[in-house]
Amino acid sequence: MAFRRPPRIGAGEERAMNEQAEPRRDDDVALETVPREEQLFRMRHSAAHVLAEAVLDLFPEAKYAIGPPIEHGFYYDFDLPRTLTPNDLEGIEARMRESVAADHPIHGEWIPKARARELFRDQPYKLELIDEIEEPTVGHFQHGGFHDLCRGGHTQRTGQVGSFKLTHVAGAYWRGDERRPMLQRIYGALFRTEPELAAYLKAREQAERRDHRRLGRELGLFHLDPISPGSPFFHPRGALLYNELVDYVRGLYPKYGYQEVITPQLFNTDIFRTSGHYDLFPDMYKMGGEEDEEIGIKPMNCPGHCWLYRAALHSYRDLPIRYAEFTRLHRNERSGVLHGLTRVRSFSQDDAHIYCTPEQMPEEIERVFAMVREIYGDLGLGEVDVKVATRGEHFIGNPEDWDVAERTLQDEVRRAGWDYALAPGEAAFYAPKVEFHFRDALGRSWQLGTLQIDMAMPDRFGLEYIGADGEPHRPVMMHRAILGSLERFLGVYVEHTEGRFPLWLAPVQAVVIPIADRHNDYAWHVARELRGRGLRVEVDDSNERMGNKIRRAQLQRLPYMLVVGDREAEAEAVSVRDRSGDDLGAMPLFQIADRLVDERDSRTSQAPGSAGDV
RNA sequence: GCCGGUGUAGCUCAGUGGUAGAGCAGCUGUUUCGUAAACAGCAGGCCGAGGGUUCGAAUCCCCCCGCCGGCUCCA
Repeated sequence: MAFRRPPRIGAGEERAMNEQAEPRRDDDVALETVPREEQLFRMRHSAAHVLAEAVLDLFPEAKYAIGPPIEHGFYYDFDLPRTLTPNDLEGIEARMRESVAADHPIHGEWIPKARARELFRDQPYKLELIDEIEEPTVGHFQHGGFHDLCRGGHTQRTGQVGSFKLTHVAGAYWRGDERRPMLQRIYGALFRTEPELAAYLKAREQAERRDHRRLGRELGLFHLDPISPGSPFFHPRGALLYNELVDYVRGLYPKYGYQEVITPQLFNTDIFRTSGHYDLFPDMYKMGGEEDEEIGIKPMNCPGHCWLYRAALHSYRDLPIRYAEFTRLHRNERSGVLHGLTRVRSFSQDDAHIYCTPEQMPEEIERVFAMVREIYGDLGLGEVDVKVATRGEHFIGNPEDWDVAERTLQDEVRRAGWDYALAPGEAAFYAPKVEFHFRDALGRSWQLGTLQIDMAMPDRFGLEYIGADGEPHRPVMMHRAILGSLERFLGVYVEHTEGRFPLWLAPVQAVVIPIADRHNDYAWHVARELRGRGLRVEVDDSNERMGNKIRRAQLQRLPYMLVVGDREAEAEAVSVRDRSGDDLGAMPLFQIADRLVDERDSRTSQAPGSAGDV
């Protein structure tokens, strides 16, 4: 596990560009003299200009908006007279290549805003950008017959942009604001050389084979069904994996001092009005109710936990109180945001709420972080992006409390030794939060764990504890989930492991493969022995050749294949093959049983070999 | 929710106005096999839903739903 700082330029993050407030004035330097990362930035940036040039050439009435370099290439947003089809991309790309072949010099200059307004008088989006620039001059770049409002950071000539391919077109709101016009965004991938571009495109294609939606079906874990969009059906193997994860986290609760609770699924919606969720998320699932009563399905556990806390009087001696809960939550997510297991309407979390005194805050945060390290470490998660999200426009509570919470959180993240990125304005409406993000097969980042320090909700619910002074005090409330949504975690984890789960999580830990059907009885004997040790073992006694049984087991990513024929039956042994394709040879039945039990209990993973894997 | 694409057998896909197809999976039979696909046969479909155009619609049009890629949102 490695905690890392998120990349500055991520997919679709033009904000990263805008944060580079300083105009650049070094565009006349030779490309070879700047660092590699900067070279790519410039190549992608110039390619975006070439793209805009091509589009304006083909659609003279087009309005162009903004077009930054991004992680694997670039994009540019346009307001066009008609919608683009994927076929249009070929024509645009061909026109781009003409500009590259012409090898136009790229010139940048700094001009007064008045002059810029004149130059862009027919370009409403550019005019809006000019108005927002505070300096008296703005950057103006041109090549061939094309010109753009631009901060700079370019190659010297259009012939230097590298190898690119337009990949897709998608809608995007102007300035990322859903109340403003929807523009057409053209995306391109760009790398320094053709082989690098080809490798990237191939890797993307291969990533599709790791897609959890595909593996989920192939491995018999879950499926999604139009009968209830965004609400996964977990099949027996998926449910086994799901429950193993829950049992694992549950097993850590005594060590970290949590008490598990179960609260209702349905509430009078008054509770969500008290918490403030109702105002912000009025689209939550609701049902009828008696008379003036309105019943809602819970979208989160915190209000229920506050209610639980309030049901008894608490002494400072009782704190911290740590309530954990795994029950199901439902959120009426907008249809367009649903995404496999990673964005669903029905899910459960390894959720908990901690009530403590203000003095206990740092220690509690450290305790949560220790648990985060233990769990992510045990699960062998790769790179983690840590973010600290601070107060935004809509918030409850008072700013002084927020400042304390934000400062404490950041101090503790630093103490934990993690690099983190600040996400200003991205806090929950009731608390600042630390977020732990992981990437899926296609590089999309998803938040799994989170820790939030909430000084507002205890106030709303009137929570108290009796202090040593005999007076009532307000506790601090911490919201935390480590795996986060178990559904989302599973989605990311399936892609991370490519379906090769460590033995302790594998729904089927070994399959016994009889060579001919005269070995079936012995195969079942082997399975009974191993099942007796608590192992999940199946027998493939189908009428297939051994080679095909092995193939099927490999496709299912089963950790161990235990082949039994005459020799093994004779010796009370099995021939062991693991899913990396290694033949571990014959070993006595008791020995493989011990080995599997050890591997399961130590939660180690097999070496991630993949010889001949699909 | 918005923009674009897309929806044919369990899965992957062919079929562009005239009798719905293939491979894999499934079932049955034969085969009894030593580390990634034995052979043969059979079965499987309101072509996403509804409406329209037409003598005739999987195919053309409208509308709805799901899914995919983005955008926005994410308690």
